[in-house]
Amino acid sequence: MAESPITARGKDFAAWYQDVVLSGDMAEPAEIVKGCMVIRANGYAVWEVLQRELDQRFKDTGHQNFYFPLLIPQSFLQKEAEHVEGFSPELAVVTIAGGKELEEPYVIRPTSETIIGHFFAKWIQSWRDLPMLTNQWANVIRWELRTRMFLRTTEFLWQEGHTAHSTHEEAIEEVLRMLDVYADVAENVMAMPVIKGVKTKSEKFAGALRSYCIESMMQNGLALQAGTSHDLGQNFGKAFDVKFQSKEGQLEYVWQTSWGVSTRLIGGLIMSHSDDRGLVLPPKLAPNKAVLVPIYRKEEERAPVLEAASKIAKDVGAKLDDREGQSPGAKFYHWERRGVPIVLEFGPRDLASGNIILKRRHTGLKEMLTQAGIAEAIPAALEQMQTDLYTAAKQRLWENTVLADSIEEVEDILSGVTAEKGGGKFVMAHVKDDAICDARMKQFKATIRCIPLVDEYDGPGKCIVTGDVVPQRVVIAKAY
RNA sequence: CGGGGCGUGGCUCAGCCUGGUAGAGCGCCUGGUUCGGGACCAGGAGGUCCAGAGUUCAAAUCUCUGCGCCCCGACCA
Repeated sequence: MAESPITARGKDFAAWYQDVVLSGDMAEPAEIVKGCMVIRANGYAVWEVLQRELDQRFKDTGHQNFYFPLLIPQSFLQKEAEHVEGFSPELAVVTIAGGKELEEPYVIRPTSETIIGHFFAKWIQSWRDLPMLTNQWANVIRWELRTRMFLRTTEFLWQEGHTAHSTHEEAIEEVLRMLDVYADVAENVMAMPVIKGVKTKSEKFAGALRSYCIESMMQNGLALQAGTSHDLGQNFGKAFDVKFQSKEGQLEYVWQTSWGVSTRLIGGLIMSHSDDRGLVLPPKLAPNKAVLVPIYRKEEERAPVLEAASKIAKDVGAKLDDREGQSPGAKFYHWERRGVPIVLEFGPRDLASGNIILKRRHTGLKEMLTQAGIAEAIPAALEQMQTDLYTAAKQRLWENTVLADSIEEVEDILSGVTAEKGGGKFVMAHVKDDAICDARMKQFKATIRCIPLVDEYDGPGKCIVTGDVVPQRVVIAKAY
C-alpha cells in the first residue's frame, strides 16, 4: 500500500473529505500556521483553470483587473457602521512595523470595499467616469475559529469585483449579471447545479443593501454558498464620499456592487463529485484530462511499447506516465486518486492487436477501442463525463429537496444532520425575511440559505414562524 | 473560548503505565529481478524523541510550565 486508504463517505463524510483532499494532492494543512493550508500542485492547477474561466468572463463583461494593498488603515473599516461590526471579530491587525509601534494600525484585508472606496473617491468625478468596473485577484485573511481545507481557512484566495454606477438600476443589473456569471461557471464548468437566490437581511454581507448568492448541495446534503454578489447601494459611497457630477450637473453618490468567489469553490467541487476511490474532476476543470499508462513485461517489450505509447499520447493530448520503477497498478491508483477523467492502458497485447484500453474515472468502466478511434473517443468520453456529473448532481439535489409546512416538520427533517453523518436536505418552506425567523432556524443549527430568484413551487403562503403571508418558499438547510 | 486527541527518522505510529541511552511498517538511495489494478530480494542513508525547567546516578518515559497542530461545538466566503 503506497498511501493511506480513503475513509468511506458513508462512514464519516468529513474524514472522507480530508482524505480526498490529501490523497488527491490538492492541499494539506499548513501545520505551523494555524488555520491555514498549503494548496498543492493539483489543487492549484484546478484553481488556475477556474481563474481562467472566470477571468475571461469578467473581461467579456467589461471589467479590468486591478490590485489594491493587502494592508488597510484600521480607520477605513470603521467608516461604515455595519461593515465594521460584521468584520471586526475576524480581523488580523498589524500594530508594529519596522520595529516601531504604528500610529495607526493596519488591518490585513478581510475584503476590500473600504480601500477601494477610498480610491474610487479619488478617481470618480463625472458621470463619464462611470461605470467603473474593477476586479482583483487576491488573498484575504479572516480569523476563523473553525477551519476546514478549502471551505474555510484563515487565509484564502479569491477574486473580488468592485464596481460603481450612476444609478441603482444599473448597479442591480451588474449584481445580477455577475451572479449569472457565477452560476454559469458553477453549472457549465464545474458541473455543480446551483440555486440563485437572495440572502435574508441577517445573512447578508455587512454593509450591503442586499446580497445575492448561489447555493449548492454537497453529497452529504449540506448547503454550500458558492458565490455572492452584493448590491451595496450608496453605503460605501457615502462612507468614502464617492461622488460624481451627473449629466444634469448634480453631485450624487455612486451606487456600488461587489461580488466574489473563492478557493472554497474547490471544496464544493470535491464534495460534489468525488467518490470513495478519491477525487473526481469534471473534464473541463481537470489539469490532465487523460493519462496514458504504458505496460510491458519483458525488457524487449519496453522500447516498442514506449515508442508507440508516446506517439499515441502525443496524438490524443494525453500525459504519458513513463516513470520507471512503478508498476502499472500503482500508476492507476495514483491517477485515480488525483481525479484524472480518463486513463488509457497500453501494453504488448495492444501493440499487437492495434487496440487500447480506455477507463473512465467516474464510472470505473473500461472499454477496448482501436487506436485509430481513440482520438475521437476521448473528446466524446470527456463530454459525456461532464454531462453525467452534472446530471447526477442535479438528480441528487432534486431527490434531497423536500417541502415542509410547519416549523416542527423542518426541525424533524434536519435533526441529526451533521457534516460527518450527512443526510442533509434542502427544505422548502414559507418563511418571512425577519430576524426572528433566522433566529428560530438557528435553534436547530439550520439557516435560511436563500430566497430563490425563481419560485419553482406554489407561490405565496403563511410563514411557518410568524404566520404572516409571504410571497414564496425559501431554502432552509444545514450548511458549511 | 469550551470539550477531546496528538506532538518520537520524510509519513503513520509503537515504546511511556513499571526510567537503563530508540524501534516497526511505509517512503527514500544503490543494485538486480519484475510490470494488464498498489511487485519482490539484497544492501544502505536518515532521529536536538515539540520547547524549557525540575526529580534522578540515569528521562522519549515521572512532575511542572509553555508552545503548536488536528478533530468536535459557539462566529463566518
